[in-house]
Amino acid sequence: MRYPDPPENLRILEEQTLERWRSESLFEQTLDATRDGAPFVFYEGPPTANGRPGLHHLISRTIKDLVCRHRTMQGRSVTRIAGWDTHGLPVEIEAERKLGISGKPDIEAVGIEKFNQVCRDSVFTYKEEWERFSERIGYWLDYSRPYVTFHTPYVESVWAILKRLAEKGLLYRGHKSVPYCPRCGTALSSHEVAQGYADIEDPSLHFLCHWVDEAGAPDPEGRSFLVWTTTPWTVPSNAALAVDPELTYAEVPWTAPDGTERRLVLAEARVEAIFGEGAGERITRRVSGRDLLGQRYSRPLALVSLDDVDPAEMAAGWRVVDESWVSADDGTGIVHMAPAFGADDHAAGQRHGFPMLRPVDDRGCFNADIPGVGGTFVKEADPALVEALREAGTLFRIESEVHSYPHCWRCTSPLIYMARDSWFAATSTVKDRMLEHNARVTWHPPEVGEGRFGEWLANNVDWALSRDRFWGTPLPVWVNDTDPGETEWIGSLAELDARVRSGGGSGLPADFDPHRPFIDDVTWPAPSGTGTMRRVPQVLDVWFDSGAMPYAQWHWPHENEEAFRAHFPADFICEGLDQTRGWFYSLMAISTMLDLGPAYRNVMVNGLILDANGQKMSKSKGNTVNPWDAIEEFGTDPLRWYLVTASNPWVPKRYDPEGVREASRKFFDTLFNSYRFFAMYAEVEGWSPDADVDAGVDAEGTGERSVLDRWLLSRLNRLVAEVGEELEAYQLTRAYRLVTEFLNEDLSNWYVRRSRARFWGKGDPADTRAAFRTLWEALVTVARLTAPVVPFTADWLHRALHPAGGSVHLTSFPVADPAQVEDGLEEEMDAVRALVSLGRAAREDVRIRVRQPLAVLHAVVPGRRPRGEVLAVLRDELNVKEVHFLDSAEGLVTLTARPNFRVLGPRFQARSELAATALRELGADALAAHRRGEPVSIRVGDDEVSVEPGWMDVVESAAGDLVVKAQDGFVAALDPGLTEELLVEGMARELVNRIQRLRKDAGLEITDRIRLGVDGPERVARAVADWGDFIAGETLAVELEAGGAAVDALASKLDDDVDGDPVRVALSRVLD
RNA sequence: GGGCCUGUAGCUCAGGUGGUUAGAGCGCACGCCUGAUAAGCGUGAGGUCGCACGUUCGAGUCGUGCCAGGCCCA
Repeated sequence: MRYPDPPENLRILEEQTLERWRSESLFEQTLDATRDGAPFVFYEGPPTANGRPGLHHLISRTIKDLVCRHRTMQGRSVTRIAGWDTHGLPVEIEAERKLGISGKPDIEAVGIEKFNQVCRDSVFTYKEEWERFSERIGYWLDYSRPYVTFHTPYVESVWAILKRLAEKGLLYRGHKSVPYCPRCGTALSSHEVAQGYADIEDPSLHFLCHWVDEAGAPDPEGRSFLVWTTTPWTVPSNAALAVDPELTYAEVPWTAPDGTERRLVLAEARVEAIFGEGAGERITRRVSGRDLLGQRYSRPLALVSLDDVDPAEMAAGWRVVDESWVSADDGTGIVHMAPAFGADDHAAGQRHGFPMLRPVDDRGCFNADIPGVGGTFVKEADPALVEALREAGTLFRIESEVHSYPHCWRCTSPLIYMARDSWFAATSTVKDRMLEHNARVTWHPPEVGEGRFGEWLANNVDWALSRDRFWGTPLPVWVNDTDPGETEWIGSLAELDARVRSGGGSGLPADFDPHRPFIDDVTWPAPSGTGTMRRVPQVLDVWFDSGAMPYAQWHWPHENEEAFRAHFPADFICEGLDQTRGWFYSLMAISTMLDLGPAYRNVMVNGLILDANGQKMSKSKGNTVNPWDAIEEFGTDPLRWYLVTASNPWVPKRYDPEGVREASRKFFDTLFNSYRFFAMYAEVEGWSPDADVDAGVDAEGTGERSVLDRWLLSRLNRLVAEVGEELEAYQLTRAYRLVTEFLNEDLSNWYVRRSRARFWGKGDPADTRAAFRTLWEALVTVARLTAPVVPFTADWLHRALHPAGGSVHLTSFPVADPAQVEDGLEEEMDAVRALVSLGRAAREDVRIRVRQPLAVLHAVVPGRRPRGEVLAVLRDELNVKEVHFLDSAEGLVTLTARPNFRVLGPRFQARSELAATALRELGADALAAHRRGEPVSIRVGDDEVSVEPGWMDVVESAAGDLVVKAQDGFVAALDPGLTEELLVEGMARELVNRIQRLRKDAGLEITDRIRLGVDGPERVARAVADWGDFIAGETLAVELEAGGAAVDALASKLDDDVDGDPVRVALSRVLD
């Protein structure tokens, strides 16, 4: 049988493999093969189809693919339906760019119909690139029936879910504070805001809020809260103050410009920062923040009418409350709250029921009826407001400071935070159930679930569902235009059609598009008799779209009840850390509100990709890596392998091309080298799996396997068991690091190297067969173990090793055979490897190379002694004639006590060090006696105590003539004595070495026969005389002659020096 | 400004429940092997465990504060 050569590089290998997968429809085959398996449900978090794939997609897709392939190989029926996230602002921005327009008024001028058509067309701009990318990185996903969030059935599912939530009373209309661009007249989303932070000089205003009692009468002590803000324009809307109950607050006397004596209340920690150094001495009273809670005060500026404020809000407002985010790091430790504007303020306002004063219109100007500032843009009203504060006697100080502030990325005007009409889902009412559901989810790593996500849930505020935008799922709620209290939620197109017909309309066309603007024209007479039901103008937050995918991908609840139930919840999802408040949350919130439990069981979080210097990749820094370039350079598998094994998925990953190269060398080069080694000799010896494996010959049929074979199979089965456990626990990095270790250390470094001679068939044919069979099994198993992570390489290797075995992806994931694990044998081999390492170090110490045979190695092993067969490996590797085992190294070494604090600590507590010292001071006799199990005692303080086993380890160090190396209880003591006999044998080996070098220099083939001449001093002559057959055999010499004349007669010559002896060798090729 | 993560050798990373002598690979130096050879193997040097306090008989590990990088949210 002919074993194929690996392609020149992995890129070529992958391209050929892809071609094969395509022609075989391999992915479909794996789906068919597992159709009846136990389901394993995976949810694909939809990428936005109008952004291009980036390097960070490679990591999450590698992990997703790895897990899904692993489950498939276990026979599970894995659902992995592709999806596209197609709505939302990124799409709209792209459309604006295409149309050459910017901003909401422009869009309205173009017309929503045309605008949304451009959005729809642009959605799939990059769809093909995404599909090509997925295929090229080996990401197997079912693209045959993807879910698409703008498709009508998807929209219908979302509507049905919203309607259910509305029926449960979970949806309501309210206000939300949003970043708002007054020039463009539109709210901005958080990622738009993030683009526009810039330093700006803003006022830094300190003002007073005077204490009053419950009836509103002034405080007899003249106390005032000192409050700080950078947005003077929100002061007229002040509705409450917040403090931290854990802080200490101080009263400081202060004389107002008009001569009034006041006592200002602020955080003690801020007194010196505001009143100057030494001001602490002026403090007249200290109170805890807790004592301030509930205190009333009068409005700092009474510009806004309170006529519309209801009595409950009047009672709740203008009081001091507890907010956890108050700090004494800046400001005064007392925070001004204007619920109509700040986001925290707004949330606090909701909790406490504060009045919401919003005297600002959509253009960002004060309402006309506000004295002094009516019609003024809020950012330009500061001087007038400061003057008003001065007149009201509530101004303390006005300065300015530079800080980072968000601006509109389109028009660069500063944004303002402002409460807007919005529709909400009352998620805070199901907070406890979300927390309970979250506790049932297994997070990888756990701290994201407990910490970041858990904290976020614990501080849950209602979900603002609506957006004042155009391209999104229209909010399916119709409101009576004469009575906002009359609303109807619609759950499907059929229902909408029926609603229109029953109102006397003509119904919807068959191909009705549920998007704006068409949906906006659907109205019907209000059931109450007066007014018309009209849809609200908003569209839905796109996160709701994606969080609805478990249902909408099946068009549930309209159909596919069974399929939906079978695919809920997900066994596994995996996305970036940034999805904590995105998709992870929207999935959880929706399933909880629907009373369906958590939507997923296992979450794998992956960290961001940074550049090689640990900096975030961003277009502006110019350090982004185009994934196509990386694939072109390395191929997919090395990238996948690197990303999985470099570090755990959830830690931020530095993308270092050097690291990819290193991973390649370590794993792929070793793997292919091992394969080439196998293939080369298997071809020569004519070993192939069809005569052996395929013929059903079991392992025993290949002859009694040698200890090396059994050892490798033991290691292999242990590896299989461990990798299996790690993968079950989603410890992908650990799992595949284990494979690297096995491949490098056990298979390549030890098994192949130590077994080499067995493969060139000089010995027992049965043993050679067993060696091939063992190596073949190990390589095939490695291919199967790594198929999930490096699908191309593993498949190529599997087919190369076993043409009849087919694709690795149709095979079962390996399962360990515990019967093949031999603990004792592994322990013996470990001992040999430890002794080899020590022996080599000993040789290095006395500068005796391994070619030079030595007589004897004295050895001590702490555990079981290697059996004869295993020992042969040791003799061969270290080139010693004999190995003598000793019970202990006494006589070879000196004994030293190493106290074991783990045992001493609990026993002696504070006297541990005394006990340790006493142990260290024990003499060699006492230590030897202790080793033999005889009683030994030490003094600890005033007590005489008997030393118990485990209190210390007894370790050896070198002494005497032998070269001794010891570690972890293993001792190798090498006798460096060289007899003439040993030196002659060493010379023979040196000669072989020189002759081989000469053969190579002379350009001979490894199979060429030679005529050989050797000349040198006496030891050379003796080597030729005693070891002639050995030398000739090793160098394929048909004639070997010693002496100067013999050398002179031959064509290729080499003069060299062996430990001071001049040596000449010469050879010429013998022609057949 | 708040929450969370990360910081261990030149580089990339390991280091359950605290145990005194912190490991691996790469790189580097030196050497070995020469029938896996544009391969393979070994030995060695290299570390204030980000910094500082604290808890403890004992801290890379626990606590507090700070510094640097990152993410999310303001």
